[in-house]
Amino acid sequence: MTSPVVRVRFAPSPTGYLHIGGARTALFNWLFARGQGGQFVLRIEDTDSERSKPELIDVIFRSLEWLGLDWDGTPVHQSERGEMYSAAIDALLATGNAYWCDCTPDAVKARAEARGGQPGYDGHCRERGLGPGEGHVVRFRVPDEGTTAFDDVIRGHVSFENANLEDFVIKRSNGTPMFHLANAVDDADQGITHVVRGEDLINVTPKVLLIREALGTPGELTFAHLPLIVNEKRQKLSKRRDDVSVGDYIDRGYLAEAMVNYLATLGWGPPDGIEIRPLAEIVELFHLEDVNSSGAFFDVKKLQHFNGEYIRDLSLPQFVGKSTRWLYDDAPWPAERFDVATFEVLAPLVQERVKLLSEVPGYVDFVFQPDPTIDEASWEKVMVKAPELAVAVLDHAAGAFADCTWDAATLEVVLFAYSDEHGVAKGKVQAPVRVAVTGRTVGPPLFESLEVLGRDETLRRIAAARARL
RNA sequence: GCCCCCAUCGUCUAGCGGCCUAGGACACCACCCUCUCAAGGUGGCGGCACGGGUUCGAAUCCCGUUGGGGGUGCCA
Repeated sequence: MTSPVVRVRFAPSPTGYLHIGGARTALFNWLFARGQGGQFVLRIEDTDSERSKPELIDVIFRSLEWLGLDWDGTPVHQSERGEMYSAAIDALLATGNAYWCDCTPDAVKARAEARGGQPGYDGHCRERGLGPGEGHVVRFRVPDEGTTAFDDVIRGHVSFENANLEDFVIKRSNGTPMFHLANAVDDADQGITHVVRGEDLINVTPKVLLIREALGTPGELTFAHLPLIVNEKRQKLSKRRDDVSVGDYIDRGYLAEAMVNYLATLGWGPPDGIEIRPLAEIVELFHLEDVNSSGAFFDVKKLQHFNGEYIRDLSLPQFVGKSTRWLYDDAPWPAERFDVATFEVLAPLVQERVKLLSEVPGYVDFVFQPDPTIDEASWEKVMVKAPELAVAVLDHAAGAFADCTWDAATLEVVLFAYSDEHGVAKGKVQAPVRVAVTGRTVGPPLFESLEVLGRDETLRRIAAARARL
């Protein structure tokens, strides 16, 4: 077997759920790999045992599966590769590229302040010849001179003066490796060819490069730093202040296809301007070097538009199937009153109206609830503002609906007979009936709704509303 | 403070020296369609941050300014 030309990795840290930024990073890695016929592997960066939560690993996997981003091989867990990292650290120590340090964070900070506020480690233990011991860490000896640079696929040449890099920790006092070290070792061990990640990691790149060099790692890594996804204030999306968990979007009724498609437009655009299109086409058109370098705002409105397009594109069975959890689990009606066959009659009408699957119940709840939930604003607008018309229309409907043929077409004709007789717009005439029967001014087409509801229930609701006037 | 990155409509983008009086999409506005709401159709609003160069010619190349952002942890 020949090694693939391209092998990329997505390396989440299980300190939280998969968020929008991580999903986009995973997607771009995946797009690049699939487009190149390469491999996309996973690596769990859980060297920080304090923060990593094992149970989140599975959540991240499931989110990736939901997005449809399949990975190659078995995910690697850094927490299980301690010996590899220790060996690398020992090698660095042996070659003088690293040294032991017993400075506490407070001491480092205090000296920095004494120096005049320039933060960072001052190399205090560089020549002290310390060995392992309680509270000792291992630091990487950064060359005093020279520059460490790389050619970023997206940003071009990026260069750092080594003098500006401090001697950073590669092994914590508790014995675990820091991520720069693990990163360098794993990228080499897993045969990674391209590192595609967020721009927030661009400044750790020289550290990883320095470690690779000191370790004598053969081959070269190509970097591509993706623009950050930002909030309305143009700050990096944060789990704290922003609403960014992929799981939350699943719960709100977004389709994976819409999410993936939308995410692909953040930092990249197809040359022909057609944004909404099958993933396979995006794979075909996507080129890493075409990715933008400036931050992109996560626009939920546009995501919703994409979602609406994808929902309308579903076949009826697909739409019904995708709606399932909103029809059974948290539906606003008693489970025993729900009937799929009835829902399927209205489903096509609902499908072209919703942008989110979570909106589905709101369009059909009047059918499955014993009584319609009256929306006060709707009642006010239609019944209270124009009581005479409401009374007249309701009385007309009660009479006309009592013995006509019960189908949408006939219902429309008999109700709108009132329009013709009194010269009142159809829109005005349907409103009182709609509010009386469904509780709202907005909903699926009225006559189809009535047909599904049935004559008895329709008349009962009209009478109830009439009594309330 | 220091280091790094970025800069086309409100937003996401196309543009990679002449096809640009800058194209598309979302949002917004108007009109059409219409039983409500959507969907759909038509039209509209709206942008190359600024200043210098380079060039016959710059949104596109270079420099500077300004403005954003990221990093600066024994997090990743």
